[in-house]
Amino acid sequence: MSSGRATIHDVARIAAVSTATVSRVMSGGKPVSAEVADRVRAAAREVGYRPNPAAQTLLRGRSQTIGVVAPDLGNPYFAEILKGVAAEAAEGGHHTLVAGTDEDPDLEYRSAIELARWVDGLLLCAPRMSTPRLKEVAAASRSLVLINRVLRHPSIGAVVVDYQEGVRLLCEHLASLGHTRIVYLEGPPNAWSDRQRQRGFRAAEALGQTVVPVPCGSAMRDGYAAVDEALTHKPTALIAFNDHVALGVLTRLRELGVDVPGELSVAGIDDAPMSAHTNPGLTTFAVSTVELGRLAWQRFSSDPAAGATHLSGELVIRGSTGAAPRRRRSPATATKPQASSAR
Amino acid sequence: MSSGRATIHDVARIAAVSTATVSRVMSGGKPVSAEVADRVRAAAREVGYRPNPAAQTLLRGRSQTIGVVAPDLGNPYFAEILKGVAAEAAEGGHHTLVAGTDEDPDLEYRSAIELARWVDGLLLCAPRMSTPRLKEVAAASRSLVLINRVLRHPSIGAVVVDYQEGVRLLCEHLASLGHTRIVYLEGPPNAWSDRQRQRGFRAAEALGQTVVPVPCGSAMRDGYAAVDEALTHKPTALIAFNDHVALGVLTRLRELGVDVPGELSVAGIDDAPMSAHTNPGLTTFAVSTVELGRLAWQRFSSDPAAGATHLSGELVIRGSTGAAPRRRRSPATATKPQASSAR
DNA sequence: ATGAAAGCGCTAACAC
DNA sequence: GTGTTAGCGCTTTCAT
Repeated sequence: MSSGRATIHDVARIAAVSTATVSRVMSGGKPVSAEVADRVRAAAREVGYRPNPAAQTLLRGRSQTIGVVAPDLGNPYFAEILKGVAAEAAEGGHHTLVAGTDEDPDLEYRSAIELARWVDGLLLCAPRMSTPRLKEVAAASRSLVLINRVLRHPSIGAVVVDYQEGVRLLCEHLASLGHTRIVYLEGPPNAWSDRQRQRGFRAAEALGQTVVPVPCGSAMRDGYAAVDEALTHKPTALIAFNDHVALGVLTRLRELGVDVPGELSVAGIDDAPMSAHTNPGLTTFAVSTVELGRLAWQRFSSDPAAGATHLSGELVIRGSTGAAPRRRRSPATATKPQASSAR
Repeated sequence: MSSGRATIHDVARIAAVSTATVSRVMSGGKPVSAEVADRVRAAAREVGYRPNPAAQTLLRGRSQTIGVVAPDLGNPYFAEILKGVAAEAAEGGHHTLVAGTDEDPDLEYRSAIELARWVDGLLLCAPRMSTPRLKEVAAASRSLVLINRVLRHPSIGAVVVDYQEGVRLLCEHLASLGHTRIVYLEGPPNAWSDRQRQRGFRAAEALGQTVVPVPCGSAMRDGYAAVDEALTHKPTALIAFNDHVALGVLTRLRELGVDVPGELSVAGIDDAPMSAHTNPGLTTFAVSTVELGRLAWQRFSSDPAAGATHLSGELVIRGSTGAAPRRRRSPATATKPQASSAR
């Protein structure tokens, strides 16, 4: 009937049993006579009794709750990870506590430490936090799983997308189309997963492609804003840190009247929902973000610290990449002696 | 130093004081001599003491946590609401517990009831839950705020976007361009906010426009799939339940070779981040979703049940709407005697 | 200003 | 099978 304010004592009184018996009935699987059990359940229903989770947590030492910390909860990438995590966690009888950190490394740390006290395990998308602090967080939390970042540490697990492979696939694809001069629109400075991508480019350079990194970011507006500088490097292809950035790029290119892929091929990473809906469609390295969240939960619920789980993606070729254009105009290809290679 | 496993007793022992004194120091604002306070703080730091939140919750009866329930955490609309809520809540020293409900009304109910026991307040995006159940949730939770749904009830508050107004603005805009026959791509059946939109259309019909409702949904793929049926009604303009749907519509129209806005004007609702980046840009009724989340928190932290807070949006006109085409071909305008008016 | 003690709601020994 | 008791970690009277 009533709300959840009733305590175990109320139920015990009404059913004329001890609180221990009530507890036994509620948790189930305990030896209780059928008759008493019925009486208790009836009483519980009557007063709308639901056990106080704080009391249970205090006693058991576990809250049946996990924490998820991400730089931007509004970003579809993290939103989908969260969706996957929350769904699996609920399946496993766990609640999900979230914290957005506004891309602020300091807030990342403080949120994680704060949540750690509450939860049974922490899932961190913390691309920017320093390694020492990450270890502090590991020490403060019952178990810690990192997303898209690996750290050799006995109590830190990880689930990572193989972005190095992704970049390799993208570069190979572009190479097969004749592209040798590529601009890479970099992600947030110091982001672990950006470094993975950079490694992929290093491999591509070893195969003869030239990759010019241009500082950018992770949002659509960052891509939009970085296009003009990117073009000064006269690439025939451009790879963005992720699909959102690439979407911004396509918009700016359209404004500038640059033909895609005629004059410039564009590729993204992650395969955002919109990427199949642009014109032309965006070539990208597709990753199932919801699956990433799922894996993170599984990792947590099995052996949190057992190294890194790798999630691979696949190349999705759409209309935004095409054959490299022949050099237009003057053969002054290497006009300005700019840094011709990523450092 | 160490992790968060230390208890108040450890600190008390080290500082050679009672646990009561430790508590006084930690909570602050209590009369404690400076010397003792320092000793306690030093001891606390030494063992890395952080109070056990479950114990505090048990004692205080408040968990400093709010719950957010939404149909789809991966949907940018809800993701941004969550972002707004979580940010404000953190500001106010509260944690945020989330639950995604997979668009399932039953899960909506169970999640809400479940979370209610934990949290100090519940924010529900529950467009499909029945009113009686909603009232049950209200009874089970300390305080309840609904997003995009109002319900006359002494203990239920709400924050709603004025979608009726949005539809009105959109229809007026289209009317001024000469559109009299509009298809509306409906949202999820029984969704409260869809009914608000339908009201807006009723007003438009009173002013002489014909609005044909076509069942659709809330996702991009729904819009994509609904286009073919929509076209059978020969509209000159189409308004989608939201921008995501409209984005799917634009894709399908491009495939079909239908010129937008030449042959068909298209408008969305909500102003998703992508909507400024399509070609043509999407005309829409812009709403600040993050702001919506913020308002929800404010409502919770002030007077949760005091009626409804209204958030208004504004018309954003982009390239996807234009002058209505003159009737092509035969003057058999009303060829098939289809339902000429929304019921 | 500080300590002793009670108790928040629940569960797990331990009796019977 | 069921009741009694102790106590999870903390805050808060009530003494002193």
